[in-house]
Amino acid sequence: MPVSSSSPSRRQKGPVGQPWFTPTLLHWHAHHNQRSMPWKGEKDPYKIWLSEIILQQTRVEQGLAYYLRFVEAYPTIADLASADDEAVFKLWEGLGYYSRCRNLLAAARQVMQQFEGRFPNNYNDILSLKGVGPYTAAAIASFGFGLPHAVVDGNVIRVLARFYGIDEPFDTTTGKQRFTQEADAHLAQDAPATYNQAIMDFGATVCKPAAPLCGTCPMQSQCVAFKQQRVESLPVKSKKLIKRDRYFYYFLFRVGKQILVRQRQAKDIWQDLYEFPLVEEPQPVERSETEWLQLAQQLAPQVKHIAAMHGPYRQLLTHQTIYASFIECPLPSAKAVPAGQWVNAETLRQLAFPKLLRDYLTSSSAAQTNLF
DNA sequence: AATTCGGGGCA
DNA sequence: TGCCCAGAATT
Repeated sequence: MPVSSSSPSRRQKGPVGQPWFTPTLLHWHAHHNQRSMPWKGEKDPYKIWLSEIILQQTRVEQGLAYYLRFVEAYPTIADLASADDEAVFKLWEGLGYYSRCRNLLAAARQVMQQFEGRFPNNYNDILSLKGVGPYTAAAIASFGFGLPHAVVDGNVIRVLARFYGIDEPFDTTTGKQRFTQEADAHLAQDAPATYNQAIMDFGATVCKPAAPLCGTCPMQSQCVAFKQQRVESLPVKSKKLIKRDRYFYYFLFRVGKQILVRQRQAKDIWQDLYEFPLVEEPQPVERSETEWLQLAQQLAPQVKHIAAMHGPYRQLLTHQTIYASFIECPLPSAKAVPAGQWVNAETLRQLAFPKLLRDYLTSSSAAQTNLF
């Protein structure tokens, strides 16, 4: 390597944008982009907003069905704003990151009150909506109103990092600034929506995280990462994920056809969703059936026997692995039980549960013991 | 500035 | 398994 060659970290300071990037990307978009999605070309800012919230940290294939169900259930933002929280959470059930759902409702009501039912049409007002950050505001502003704001999402970061060989971590304050600056520098000012759509589709279908299509990539000739064989190692993330294990023991108290449920309120996973009376242990616990019965009786003294036990079932989350076991306890009456509400099977179906619990409820294990 | 918020798909 | 996904809010 020549002495005059600068180190990778020193090479990249200001924007390194070159005029070749955007035209080539737009050409690919116009002639080779095959990606189709129901909200493409959508002009209703409500539907654009809805699709963007659903797609935060969520693959298009996973969010698609949810988007279609939401649009059908709530065709306008007024419909969504006046909906029952419970019904909206039920529609969101299984999608994850449930604060998005809570913020969705808050933002809909914000638009009805603060903006008199008209979706805000400028970047700062859009950004002021609950659950709307820099990415989503730029997406709505450009797709909905043709405003010149460049989106910066995982696709954009990957495309820029590889094309310019940017090895600065993107998950830091300066890293985010760097990629935002780079994205802004490449925005097609006269066609912001087209440009944003192009770079995201390109990142999703060509410049993919794993097994990118470099062999047929129209950007290959100018791509620094390809030239230096660093495609697989870019972009760079600085922080590593720390996971922990949690052990949940759920007690299903049943009186006839009624089951005791409660809503999670703590600032923890699954906030606002429903569950059952829960005992969490710092470590997995081996108990005899007698010991399980004694524990159940501490919660509900009337319990006489354990009808069934299932699990542990495992649920992988980003920062946690949940191991959940279920202890089914028939009761003679609803006296002296933990706080919560008694619901029948029909009501149970209308409540939003974490996927782990919903899977258990719909599994044969639950049905076998006449939970329904 | 660091952490936390789900669930699924892929190599 | 580890990483990523049309990120944002909280601490």
